[in-house]
Amino acid sequence: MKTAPRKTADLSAQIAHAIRDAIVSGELIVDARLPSEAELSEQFQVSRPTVREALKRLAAQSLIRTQRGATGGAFVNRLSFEDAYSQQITTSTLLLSMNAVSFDTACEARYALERACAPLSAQRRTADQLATMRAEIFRQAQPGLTDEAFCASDVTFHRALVDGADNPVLSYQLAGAVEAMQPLMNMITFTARSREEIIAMHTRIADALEARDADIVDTALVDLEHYTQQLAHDVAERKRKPA
Amino acid sequence: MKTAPRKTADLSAQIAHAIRDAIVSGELIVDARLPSEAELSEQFQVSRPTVREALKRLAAQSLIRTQRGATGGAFVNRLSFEDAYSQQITTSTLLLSMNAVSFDTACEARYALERACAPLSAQRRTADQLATMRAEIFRQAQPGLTDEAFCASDVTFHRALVDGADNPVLSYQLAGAVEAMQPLMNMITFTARSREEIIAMHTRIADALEARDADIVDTALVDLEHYTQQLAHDVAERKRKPA
DNA sequence: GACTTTTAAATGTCAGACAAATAAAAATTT
DNA sequence: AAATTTTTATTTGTCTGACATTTAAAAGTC
Repeated sequence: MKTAPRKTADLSAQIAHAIRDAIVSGELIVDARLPSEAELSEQFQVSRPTVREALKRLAAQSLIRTQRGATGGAFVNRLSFEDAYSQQITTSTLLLSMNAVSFDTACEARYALERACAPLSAQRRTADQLATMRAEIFRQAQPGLTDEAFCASDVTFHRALVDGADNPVLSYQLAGAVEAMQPLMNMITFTARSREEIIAMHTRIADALEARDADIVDTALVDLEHYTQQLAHDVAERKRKPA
Repeated sequence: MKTAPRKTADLSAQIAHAIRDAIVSGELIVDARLPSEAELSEQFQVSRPTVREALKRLAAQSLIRTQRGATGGAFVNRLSFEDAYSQQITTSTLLLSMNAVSFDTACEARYALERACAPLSAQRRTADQLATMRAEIFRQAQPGLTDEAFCASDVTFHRALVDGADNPVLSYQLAGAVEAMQPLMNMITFTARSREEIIAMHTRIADALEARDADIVDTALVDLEHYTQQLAHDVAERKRKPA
């Protein structure tokens, strides 16, 4: 943990960076206890509030956790896949909402990623995951289902597909992308889409996964992508000429 | 921006959450100025240091930026793709180093993702991107190249492939994954690998992209994955029986 | 009108204090 | 001696008040 300063940034940012480097480099390992705030302020020659601002920055990234009391302090946090998920979902969601990403672009990315894990999922999906997908398809067919619940079920369905690849790294990367983009898509295609058609494609996917046929899963995902794109275009068209 | 408290977390965490919600929900739009720290401490009925800790949390996630001076303050930040990249790289790197992810798993995920954008890249790669890849291949063939420089060149090469898909969302998702995993892979396969073989496969990929032949790109990536996996197993084997 | 100076507002930083939680040590009781 | 209770020390959480620094606008000057 060096005291090397960096450009003319906030002291708290510099200190946060120094500690982050120490964590990334392995100088501070998981569950290691950082020096107390008083000691850190001594080491870095800054006041305690400044040290605290630095620690809050790290806490916001789930890099450390803090505990009060006699044996308390700040500890290097083991970054869990779940923490990483939720961070990625927040980041992706904001990225999409703030940067005027076209629907086509987002949709293309989402299905490209999902198709990447389809072959693995066809090989490895468990009976449980298949059952989850079937259950969600059943739920989607219920007449009284609200649009929100249909969307949530859609996310769960695709999440099960992704998890079927049995690769936590892939799940982490994809679930974030899918969950961030699904609401965006649902928002746009809410009004126009036909639940029957979507359910039919979901069923094709589930059937193909059951048969462990990667090609059919891929084809069905391509069809689903095209259908979604078509919907978006129809909606845009309708807005232009509302009559 | 509500004052609704949440469980028994830090006040600064609660406040950060409240402001984050306001940003995500669109209540605070990009470039909107937050109330001053004094006003926020009035609104939330806490002291200024507590407000500041909350703001630092948000700053750590690139959700806000601050400016000093008369017309200064905290402003909602437009989350750029670059910001999102660097955050994802940090997160992914730590996730891998802290969770004992097997080499096979990381490798599989990395190539699955890269293969997802290969077809798009074959369609859309620009002459520039192709030139970048050729240049990196040339660099990789230089005899005096250090291992570190070879790795960096490798990352640049694959980054160009990913960018060839011309989809910023895909680039964001994949570049993060590739950059986070590449060092891990290089670390393991440093000693054993043959630069000639890797260069040969890179050349195949570049040739196929030039010819816009997605299938050959895919095959070459599969081969590269298998080669990398084989290397890792050889290295592990050698460690077990060092004689 | 152009330039300089002043001023006000905002963040950045500091110092010192107290509250609250927590575990270990000490004291007390059984 | 063992169990329980009390005390104590340590550490984070929070507050108050102050000063430094930066910055743009307002005021003043030529």
